[in-house]
Amino acid sequence: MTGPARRPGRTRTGDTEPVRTLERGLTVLRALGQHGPLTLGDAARHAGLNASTAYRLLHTLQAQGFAQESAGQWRVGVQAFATGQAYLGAGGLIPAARPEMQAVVAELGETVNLAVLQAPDVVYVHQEEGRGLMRMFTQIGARVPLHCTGAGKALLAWQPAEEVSRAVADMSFQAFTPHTLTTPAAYLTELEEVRRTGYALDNEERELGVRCVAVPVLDGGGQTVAALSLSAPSSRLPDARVPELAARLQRASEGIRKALVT
Amino acid sequence: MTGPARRPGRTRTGDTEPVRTLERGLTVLRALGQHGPLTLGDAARHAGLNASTAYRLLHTLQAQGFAQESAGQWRVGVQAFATGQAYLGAGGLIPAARPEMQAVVAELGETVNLAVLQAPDVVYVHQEEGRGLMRMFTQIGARVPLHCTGAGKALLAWQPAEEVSRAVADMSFQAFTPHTLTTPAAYLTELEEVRRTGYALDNEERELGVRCVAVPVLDGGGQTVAALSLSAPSSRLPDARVPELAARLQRASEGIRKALVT
DNA sequence: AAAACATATTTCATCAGGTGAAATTTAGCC
DNA sequence: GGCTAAATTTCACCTGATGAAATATGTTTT
Repeated sequence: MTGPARRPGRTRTGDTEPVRTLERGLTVLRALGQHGPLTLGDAARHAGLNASTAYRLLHTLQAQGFAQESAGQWRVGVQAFATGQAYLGAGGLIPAARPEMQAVVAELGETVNLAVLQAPDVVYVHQEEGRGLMRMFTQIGARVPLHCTGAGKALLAWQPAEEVSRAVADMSFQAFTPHTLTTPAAYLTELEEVRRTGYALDNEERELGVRCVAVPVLDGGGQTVAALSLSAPSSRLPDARVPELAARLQRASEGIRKALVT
Repeated sequence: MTGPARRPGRTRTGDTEPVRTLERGLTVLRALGQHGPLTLGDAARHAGLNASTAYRLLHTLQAQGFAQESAGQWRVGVQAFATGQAYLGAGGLIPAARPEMQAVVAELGETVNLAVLQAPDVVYVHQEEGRGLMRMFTQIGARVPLHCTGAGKALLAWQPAEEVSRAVADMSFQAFTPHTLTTPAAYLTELEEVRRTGYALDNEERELGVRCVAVPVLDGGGQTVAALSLSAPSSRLPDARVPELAARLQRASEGIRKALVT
């Protein structure tokens, strides 16, 4: 009378036509998330929709709490936040990654972060703190520019070329330190290097004195779904140690991939 | 050539017919968020939809990363998380709450937290640290069980009975200290007390020597969207002071509600 | 203060495309 | 190997989403 059947039916097809109306509504919601508060007109523009259509979609999103409006400015709503938090729960990426991350921290003692790609930013979704006293400089949920983080490079390096150019076009290349890469050309060259070596570096590009090594995390289909990064004061992360640390992260990444497939 | 026009057109109507397809898609997404991983059939049931319709909506959500599927189980996807995070940015709950929280800290000197409800846990989304040296025991983004926190009680107390029983069913009632409530019955009785007094307590139920007072934060529609809690060593938080502190938090909560509506 | 403008909102005729019932396929179970 | 439960696909119907245009409203300019 217990254990009901699991996953009958056809296993994989995926060639069903998407529902256009929902597709468009989600695009509007994403636009709100990515490009901050927007007027109706701007939201329509970003989503590539008729203003009339955007109007109806936004009001529908609002009715469910996924969007909210005040003084003509539209934003992501509470419901979107609350629903999105469920991503952190059981069965997702985080539970798969946590044990691997803890193992790395136990072994190396440095802080390890898990990040996912989001438009022109990186979003940190989990962190295991190292034993060092280094003040945590990334908060869970924080959005950080793609161009100045190891995780950002690792996330982008194996994306299709089209994705990469779109992302690069959106990037600010703001200089945080003298080491920050500030041109698309420099960044693209760096991505090639990342593909060649299999890992990415942040060489004090975001914060002076802090270096970071990062590797991609793949899912069963070989898609990059996240990046694992290890951060430490430059003194504890000399060039000589990088390959060894990267290798350790790659092992963890592989472990996560297996846990994800399950 | 600067300052573009703001908020022309009609100001308030809101009587546009919602877009049914989007409405349904969002309902499915919410169902995934609230009731953990679901099979297609269960998702359809929760959303009150034909299985065929739910199938198409889920696959559309998946194509955009708002939902993900593995082994026949559907969950909230990365895109939903990342988009939802935008809520924490400008104009959302946190900016509305921050000044009120800072005012309370300035006045009382104790650490104040802002938390939202998530399944059988509480998620802390913002913190203003008090002047005391007390080691911070909650991290932003941390998930803490619902049964042993003031914030958890405040968040749940005014939810619909159905929500409450579902949450209680999911709770572990793990004992952290001798004071932790460890039975559903004790917890439900406590919730009644919370509704009666208007505030919730954590009487060393999570950590010995730490007490906490919490109140709900409502949005314009009277829905509980968050909880404000004040934590301090028991020595600084005797019973006699509780009503006064709760009243101060309620004032802050009211201020946040107004800032949210704007 | 009137005119010109920009943006939001509403209306409406059209028909694309969403819908659910039913048929089909698939996987687990006896 | 048939049986059952769940997922997936098909398809004819017709709802309901759509965009152009009209209207309302606030902002800037003259």
